[in-house]
Amino acid sequence: MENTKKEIISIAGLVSSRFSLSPIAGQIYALLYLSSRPVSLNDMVKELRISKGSASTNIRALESWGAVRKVWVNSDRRDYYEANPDIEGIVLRRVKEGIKKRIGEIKPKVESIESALKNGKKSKDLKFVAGRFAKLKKILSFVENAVDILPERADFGKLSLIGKIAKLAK
Amino acid sequence: MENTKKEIISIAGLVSSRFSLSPIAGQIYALLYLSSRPVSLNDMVKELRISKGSASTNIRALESWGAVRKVWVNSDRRDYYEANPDIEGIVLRRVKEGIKKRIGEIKPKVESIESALKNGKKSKDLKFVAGRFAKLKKILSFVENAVDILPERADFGKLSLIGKIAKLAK
DNA sequence: TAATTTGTTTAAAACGTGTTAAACGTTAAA
DNA sequence: TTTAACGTTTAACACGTTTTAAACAAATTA
Repeated sequence: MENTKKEIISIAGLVSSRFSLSPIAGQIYALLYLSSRPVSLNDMVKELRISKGSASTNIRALESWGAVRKVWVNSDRRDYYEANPDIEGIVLRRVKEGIKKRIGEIKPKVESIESALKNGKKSKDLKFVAGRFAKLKKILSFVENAVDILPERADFGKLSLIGKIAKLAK
Repeated sequence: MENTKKEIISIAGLVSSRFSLSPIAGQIYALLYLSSRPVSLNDMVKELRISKGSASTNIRALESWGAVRKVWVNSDRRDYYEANPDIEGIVLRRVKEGIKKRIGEIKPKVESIESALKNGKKSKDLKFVAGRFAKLKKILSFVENAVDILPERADFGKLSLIGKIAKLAK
């Protein structure tokens, strides 16, 4: 493989590992992103020197995120994949989903705490806790709203992502 | 400790562990955030049932992020800490710093690739790589600009964070 | 039918990271 | 001076996650 390609792929592995993604997922995506033609599982194994199992696991994760898709080549029995080049969209969707999931986890707990604070006796300490807790709730609802308004796509070239967010401010 | 407080602290541990922070750091911060009076290291050990070493390590990490600060109580020899209640500011600063650090890591590599692509021979494959690489550079510079413009503080209640970002769009 | 190719699944290993327990130096108290 | 309290540091341990190697089922080819 060309050196330039290799280096970009290695950077992708580094970056993805820094953002709690497996490095191999990043490398595979980069390999496809930089290939003008579909890539088979065996190609990945050979080019990236990884195990078949890992290639299989990671490619299906990428597929589930909409980062790559399966394509059929000739009458070849093998699975070929190509990258979805819309990196912004992939990232935005993943971020939105991730935050929504976290919110879903903690919201019920927050609500049960809220009612406990309302119904419980109002000692001085608990009043302080209630005050601080009120701020936490504000942050939670801010994040909740912001995530809903975040677009599914964005054009980094035109900064339109930020334009969309701007509407929120009015 | 009160049950309500315990539950909030446990949620904080859960949340922080979900965002690549140690759960104990989140718990300690929550403990201080919910305490109207400064808290000593020993208090943390007792209330959260953690080791002294872990308390020490985590509290200093929190201190380095500006999330807590040391305060002197009476003539007590112990170190007492209190929370910086400005959660938005803490998060924003940490996010900005983190992204800047990543950018610093990869930017030199990206630049060396850029010149390699410019000077190298222009095979058909490399032209494709160059085209895709151009988009990567756009994303990089977008993130770079966005991070610089991100405010150090924000008021989640008023959505002014988003207002600030809005200026970028013009 | 037998042999090969393909992708998935599983258990084991490898790895990084966080936590603990214990040892340590320093400072204050007795 | 001796003892106790305090915070830091370090080595060992525990934990979750990722990767691998091997076993596997399904499909194709000979």
